[in-house]
Amino acid sequence: MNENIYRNVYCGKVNKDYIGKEIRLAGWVNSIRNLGGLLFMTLRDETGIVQLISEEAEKYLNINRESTITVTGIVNKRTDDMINKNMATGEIEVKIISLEVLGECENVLPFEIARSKESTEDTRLKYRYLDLRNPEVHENILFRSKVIDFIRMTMKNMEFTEIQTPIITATSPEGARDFIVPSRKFKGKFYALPQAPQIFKQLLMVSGFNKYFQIAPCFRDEDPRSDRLYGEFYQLDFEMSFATAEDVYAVGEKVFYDIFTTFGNKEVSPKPFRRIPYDEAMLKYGSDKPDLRNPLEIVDLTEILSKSDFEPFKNTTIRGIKVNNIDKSNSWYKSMEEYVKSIGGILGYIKVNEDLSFKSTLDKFMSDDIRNELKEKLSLSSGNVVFIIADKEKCAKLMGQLRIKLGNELDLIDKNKYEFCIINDFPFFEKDEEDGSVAFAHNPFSMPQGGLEALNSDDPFSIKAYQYDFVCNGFEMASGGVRNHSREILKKAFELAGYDEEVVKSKFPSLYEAFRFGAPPHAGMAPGIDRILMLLKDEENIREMVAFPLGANGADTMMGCPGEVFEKQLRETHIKIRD
RNA sequence: GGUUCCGUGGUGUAGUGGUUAUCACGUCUGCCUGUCACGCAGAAGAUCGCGGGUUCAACUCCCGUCGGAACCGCCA
Repeated sequence: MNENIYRNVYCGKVNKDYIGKEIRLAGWVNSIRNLGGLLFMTLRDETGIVQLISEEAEKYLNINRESTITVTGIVNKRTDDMINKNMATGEIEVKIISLEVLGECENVLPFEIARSKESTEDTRLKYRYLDLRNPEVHENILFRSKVIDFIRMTMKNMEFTEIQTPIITATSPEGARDFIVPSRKFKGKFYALPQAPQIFKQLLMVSGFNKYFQIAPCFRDEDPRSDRLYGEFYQLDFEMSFATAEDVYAVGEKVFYDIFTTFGNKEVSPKPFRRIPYDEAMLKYGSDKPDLRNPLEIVDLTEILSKSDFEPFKNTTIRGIKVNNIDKSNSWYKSMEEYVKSIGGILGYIKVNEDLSFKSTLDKFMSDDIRNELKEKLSLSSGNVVFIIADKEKCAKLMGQLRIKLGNELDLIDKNKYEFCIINDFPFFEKDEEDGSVAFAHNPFSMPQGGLEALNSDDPFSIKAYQYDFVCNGFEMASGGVRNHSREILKKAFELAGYDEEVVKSKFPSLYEAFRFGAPPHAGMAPGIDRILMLLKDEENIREMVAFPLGANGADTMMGCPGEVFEKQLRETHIKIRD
């Protein structure tokens, strides 16, 4: 370090080499132990903690914990019986020659620094700068910096060019709710913060940049979750020209594999990651972001069980999960029924007896044929339990939630693994929930598989998109696709979704224009950086990985935001607040 | 927008109708020269989120309200 008037060595770096030397330290007073005439103090900076000692305790009675000080002192070796093995600097201590308080700390802190994580998030975020003094909390932000350095290096080694795209830009008609910014110069018009640099990166491909990436802030005004930040978050956004989905997979696999093997402390699933088509994922896991650490798989039983006499099994979708052996009480089964009820389904189950007969309220509706077909389909053996849900509309999703619940309840998840997979072949269109019309399932910019020809086919809902997600342990880690770079196909796709050419022109003027002038085929994706960090650190709340996150309610009590603005600002931006 | 859970000294908590509202950490005072989660003795600090109701009596039960959190919706 460069020495200055405050310090010439960091607290955590004082070691035996300094014994006998006079040094200068600066930091926060971590603790004070006054034994009467003898006083111990520990001093903390980002590198660690070192113990100070003085035999003139009376000189330092007015110093409070968490004040900043600079200290000159002599490094003394501790005698063997005084060594603190729990401390990196435990073999030495610094005898104070002089001490100056630089920034006084008022007494009674909002919470104890070392135990800030026990406080409510509300209070922690209001005093986030104190929370961040907690070495445990602090470490996450240092870690974030290191991972982002590593990501940059990895991308640059693969010949990606880092390019910044605008933060003040246009609203996007599809997708999440925008944050909008009123224009002063153009009355009644608005900028918006980008939900993602999607259009810009595609335009960069048209510009001839071969491989682009960016650690990109993205802004979305959608309600948060514990794994989803409100307001702003960061993506490793990248795009490649003249590229296929496999080219993107290879980059994604390298990035994820290298990050998680370098910074994670768990076994990472080997490359190449498993590819699972969307339809298969929805059937087997009831989710497009399956947790593959969970060994349970969903099996479709519609064909077999619809033959039973049970009225609710008629004309519906029926699926089951087989579990090997469960040692649970009746009240546990009851609680599982309650759980399924709470998510909007009805749970049935079959216990397989030793003689392979069934113990189930459903048994009386079954013929021997049905029983045998079930035994064969599920390879049933003594002690198995089959959980069954029938639901015409949302069987897959309900089973997916049940699969997760069972995995947790029965402790089937191997917590020491990162299980990656790639979900691909997402449907291009889906039925609009309200009117059943054709709507884009994911991203109107992705290329339909089969191109123009497929779009001309009879059943738009059968068309798959070159659209894929990277998934790890049940979290969506990245989303991407091969983009549509053809005006004709774009026009046709929007036409099927009920928009004519004028709409495309007005909604996406830049791309629509740009694609007239020779666009390269291109593909890319965008891993979520905050979520990567959250998994690496095993944090349950993604806000732990951000220095100054907005709270879960979208407000920042530390900054007083959102807040009111001056009347002048409203006037200049032509805004009138409605009652 | 919906569902569920939670609001008690600075912080974290105990408290299922009658308590001097519990305990720990922190704060303050005194004692203490080898502590390192220092120790010992003492003290201060709480309109139990807010409003209403039930009751002889409410931190406790009911209604409302405000605030917080998780989940669902939403997140192309």
